[in-house]
Amino acid sequence: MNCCAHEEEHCVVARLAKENMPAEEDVARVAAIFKTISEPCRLKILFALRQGELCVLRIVEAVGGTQSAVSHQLRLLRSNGIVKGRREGQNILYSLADEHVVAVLELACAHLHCKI
Amino acid sequence: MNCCAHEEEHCVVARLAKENMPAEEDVARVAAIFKTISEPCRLKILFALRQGELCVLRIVEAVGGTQSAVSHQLRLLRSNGIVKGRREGQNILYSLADEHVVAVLELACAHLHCKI
DNA sequence: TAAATATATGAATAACTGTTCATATATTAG
DNA sequence: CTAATATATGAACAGTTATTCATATATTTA
Repeated sequence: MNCCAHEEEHCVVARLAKENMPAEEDVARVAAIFKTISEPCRLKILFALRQGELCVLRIVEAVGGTQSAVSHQLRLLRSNGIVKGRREGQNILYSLADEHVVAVLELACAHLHCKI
Repeated sequence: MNCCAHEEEHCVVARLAKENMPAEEDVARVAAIFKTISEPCRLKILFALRQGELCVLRIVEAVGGTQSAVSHQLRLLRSNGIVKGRREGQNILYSLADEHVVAVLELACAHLHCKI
């Protein structure tokens, strides 16, 4: 009949899993965050911005690739609220949107047992 | 000549960004982690497993979708070290690989100002 | 051993994503 | 105003990925 008929605890866990499943919309928002920070080029941008504000050309120097590619990635990072930018003269200075960004990176590194 | 000739601090940041850029391989590993947890179906699996160990059919009930699709996603989660599974009779009981997983989810939610 | 249950997987297709190229916009300098 | 510099963006192509369908494997029960 069911896969844990004799395992009371599993049934409780299964019930809780269903009851506490976040709304589809919230799942999508969280997924979008992780998707945004899951591409190597975008991750490198975040690692660069750990050091502070940088204009686009400096970011290009730090992460490699073309100006166009980096600019496309910056747009994604910005529209997903991971980084923010402010204009200063000819430059747009980018920085991390909030302290959670670095914290998430550090947790991922801890999970991988790598020091970054 | 360069975009921040008169902004000493930006030059320092730019230098640090280059010096402290993680190795390509480490960036790829971190990216793989985030990519793995960036799909709605896989995220739902993680939210379900917050409650404890669950067999595949229970996970399917909690997250929706077909058994096949969930099984494919579980394989990705497992091969990327996000969840682990142990056989108990006919069932494979899945659970989160370590405490970092929940911590990362909670940070993402904090970033989004949503309580999950 | 045969049937039932639980889980996994290969192949194929459809959808998505990153990069490139060309070009556009915005700001400053001359 | 014109040229130079910095940044952004649309379109197209190539590569990747999630889902479905059919089927395979593993375990337990009869």
